[in-house]
Amino acid sequence: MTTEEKIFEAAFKVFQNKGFMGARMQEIADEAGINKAMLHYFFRSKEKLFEAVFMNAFGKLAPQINEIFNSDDDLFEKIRKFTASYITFVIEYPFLPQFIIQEMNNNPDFVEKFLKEEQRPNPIKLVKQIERAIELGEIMPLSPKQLLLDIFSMTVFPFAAQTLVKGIIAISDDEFIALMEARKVHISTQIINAIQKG
Amino acid sequence: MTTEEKIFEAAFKVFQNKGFMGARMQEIADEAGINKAMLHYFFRSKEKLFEAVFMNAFGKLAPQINEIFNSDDDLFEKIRKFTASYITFVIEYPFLPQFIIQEMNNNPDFVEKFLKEEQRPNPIKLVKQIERAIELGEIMPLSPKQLLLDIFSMTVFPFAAQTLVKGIIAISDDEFIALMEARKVHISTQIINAIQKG
DNA sequence: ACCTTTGCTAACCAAATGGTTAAACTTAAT
DNA sequence: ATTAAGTTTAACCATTTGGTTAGCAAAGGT
Repeated sequence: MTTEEKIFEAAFKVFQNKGFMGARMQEIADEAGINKAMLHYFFRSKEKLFEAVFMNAFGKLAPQINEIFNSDDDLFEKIRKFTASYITFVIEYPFLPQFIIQEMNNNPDFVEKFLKEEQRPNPIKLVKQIERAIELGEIMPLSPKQLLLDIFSMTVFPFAAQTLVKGIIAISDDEFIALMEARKVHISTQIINAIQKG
Repeated sequence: MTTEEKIFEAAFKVFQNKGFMGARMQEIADEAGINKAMLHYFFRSKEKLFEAVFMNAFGKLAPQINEIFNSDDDLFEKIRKFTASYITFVIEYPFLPQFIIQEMNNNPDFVEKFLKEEQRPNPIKLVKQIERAIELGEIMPLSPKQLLLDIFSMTVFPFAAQTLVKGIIAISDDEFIALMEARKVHISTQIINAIQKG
């Protein structure tokens, strides 16, 4: 593994745990087992290093989401696939959602920067699909945006608010993962039950 | 308004915007329009000041939640009341959820500190109520914890991930509030549709 | 009038932090 | 073997940061 990769991985870890403000360049260097000056040698500044890490993190999630948004599956199938595959993915990177959400909240200007990108998750196809399903009478009439929010909320929230959730419903890390595994089918079942006609 | 109150409000504002790590004592002092030494005069340290602010923030939310958890209402009524009153409350303090979630995630040890408190939201009564409703055949069989998570997710997530949500579904602050207003009844409708039998 | 307490300020301090520099080491091409 | 480029280190720097101190001013009790 090259020094640059070591730095990147260390930075990923530290930024995820402490956030941009909480992260210390020295800690990243220690974590990578190299001299602090190397951080600046490979990535000019803390901002630049963070940007690299953040973009990479977001770049992992975005295609996951986009693939579902834009697939040709039937609406129900899409919902089933999305919740399942998203949770599978996030169980591997449990801190990605809270990391992304936190940094976006702390730096709203930063948001625009990558919302212009090609990779940017764009739900318009899914929204149209929902509208069509309503017209066809396949599902109850509702606001597509609300439905989108429902799906995202149920899927992402438990990871974003991990510590709070574990604390309030009083479960261990292992129990949390088990709960999330079960959630893969629970969420789509709930949502489809709610919107399905008849 | 006393100096202490001025400090507290300024701290509340700054901590909420920047988080514990991002907040600067000088900025709090400036915001309060007083000398930095006064912060330490009234609240020994940054940690203590933060703790005061955080506990106050959490203390605002907890009773809201607990009241619903422990009321004697029927399950469906409880769900309706909770989503509506929680959203009403949070629209007034839109940054409270993300603040609490962020600081808990960044400082998991801190969690235990107040999860011992009397005020601590405790869902066991509601969980039993859900179990009973299942036994009575009023709702479909499901895991009470999942249902709890569903309710919380749908209610809290849009506020916790505010910046991301506004960015992805491309809406303004005003539209966001309107969407949340509509959500007061949307959420309970969806959930009740999903779990109700027949 | 005198003293004690409380609120407040300006100046100061030590530690931490992001960043730089100059020199040394490594590698591979000439 | 020499050179040139890239890599790595230790020491250093300027600034920021949380926190302290000594002294002033006002208020209130005696």
